[in-house]
Amino acid sequence: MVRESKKYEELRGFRTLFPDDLLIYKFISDSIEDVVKKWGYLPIEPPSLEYGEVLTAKGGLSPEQAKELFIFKDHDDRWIGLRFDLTTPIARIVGYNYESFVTKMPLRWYYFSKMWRYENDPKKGRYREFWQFGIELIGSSSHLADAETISIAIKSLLSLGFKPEQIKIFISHREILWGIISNFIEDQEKILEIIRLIDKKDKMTMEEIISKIKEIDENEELEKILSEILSLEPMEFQKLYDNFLVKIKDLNDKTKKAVENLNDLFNDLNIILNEYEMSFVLFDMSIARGFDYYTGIIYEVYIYKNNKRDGGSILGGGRYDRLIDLYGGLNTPSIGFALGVDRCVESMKELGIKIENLKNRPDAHIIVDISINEYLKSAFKISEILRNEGIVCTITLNKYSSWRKMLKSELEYADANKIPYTIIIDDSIKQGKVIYKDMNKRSQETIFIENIKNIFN
RNA sequence: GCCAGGGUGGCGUAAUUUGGCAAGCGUGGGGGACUGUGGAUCCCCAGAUUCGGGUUCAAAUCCCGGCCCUGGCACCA
Repeated sequence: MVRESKKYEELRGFRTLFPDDLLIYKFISDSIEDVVKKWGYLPIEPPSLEYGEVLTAKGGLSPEQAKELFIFKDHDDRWIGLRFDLTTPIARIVGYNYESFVTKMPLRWYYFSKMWRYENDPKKGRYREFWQFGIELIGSSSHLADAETISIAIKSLLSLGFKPEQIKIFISHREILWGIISNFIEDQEKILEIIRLIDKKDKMTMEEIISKIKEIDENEELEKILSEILSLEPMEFQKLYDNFLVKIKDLNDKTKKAVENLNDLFNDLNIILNEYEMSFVLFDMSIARGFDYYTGIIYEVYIYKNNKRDGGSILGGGRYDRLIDLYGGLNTPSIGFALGVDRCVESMKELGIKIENLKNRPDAHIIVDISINEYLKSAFKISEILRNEGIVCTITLNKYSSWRKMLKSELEYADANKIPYTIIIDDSIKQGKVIYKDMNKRSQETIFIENIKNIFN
């Protein structure tokens, strides 16, 4: 075989999903779709490309995140970019057509789509082109809306086959940390820096973090509170409330409102979720999340293997009450989450979660000498009988110089594609019979055509 | 972006330590034999040192750089 010597690679961070991969993606999307549909969510697919300003100026991106945009000039010299999430385009769409949606709110939408980010170091579970399944609940500020999305997130993951002990959802509130720190510091940049440091508590020791915080701002009282926050493990709400929230809730209006909000959410979750689902829920003050558009409740899901955290978060969400306003909507508080499907697939493989009914091959292959018209006619008749029964089958396409070659080649085809049964059409078709072959047992028998469908049940 | 380790036919690998025969093997591919119970077996064929430069009589092997991959850090949506 002579080939061009140059090989054309795929773009860094991009990859091909082959049938076996894509069937898993399809399973994930079907399973979660089943869940969200029952809650009244409807599908949406915004365009892949947006004007640059939609993504940069208003997308709630920090400067570092803006660097990770796929953005370029088109033939008309306009800046356009690939979407990095769907919350932003959806917010734009709602803002743009605001009047037409008002009476329908709250909108319940879901999506399963590709996103693009120019990751500087793509690797496993982190691609430049990746898939998300997400929902958006647009136009409600109710804590019940928060609880609804969290409930759906849990049910979605369960529907994929994750076991309860493998799922943990960590809930926090943007305004609590912000409220506390803003009591001591006014500079917004500094507050953000400190929040990012707190988010690192898994990776740095408390001393390191505190000393870095001191570099930003020296304040004994703040330091005391922050050390306390850093020593808080993720825990049940009541415990967090008694140990910590009760102490800081009256610091200022912001923290007070946030604590009340979190309390309401907890009560809702207690009502919506059963005891078993409630056991996945923990409250963790150090969850920060990157997007600047988040405003209130935020949450992340991590997968656990043998009680140890396995990789980064696979699902994240939160409230973005002011994002749609930026695109022309009025006061449209909303919340949503997105599941990183690629990471989800990695986790499922890692945990050995098997997908039942994952069908990646036909049930039967009909082998026939296509140069004999009456054989071919019979083959198609049989294929139609099988397909009407929901049995997936393929038929010989090629002409062979001999019967032996045909059998060799066609049986190899069935073998290579793991097709479990073959049906061979030969002279006995004149008696209304065909050869039915079990490829695994390597056994065969001659049966009447009418009996074929019974064999497949 | 930083550090470490890698990259040999389509795929999986041997040879790299110690530079030196024609880069070996398996699988997959093409062709053929066995001439209608066959997916077996046998024979033949094609096919690779990631790319660019350097050292050397000689480079898959040593050196430098690019690209890509895998870990770890950083960043993370």
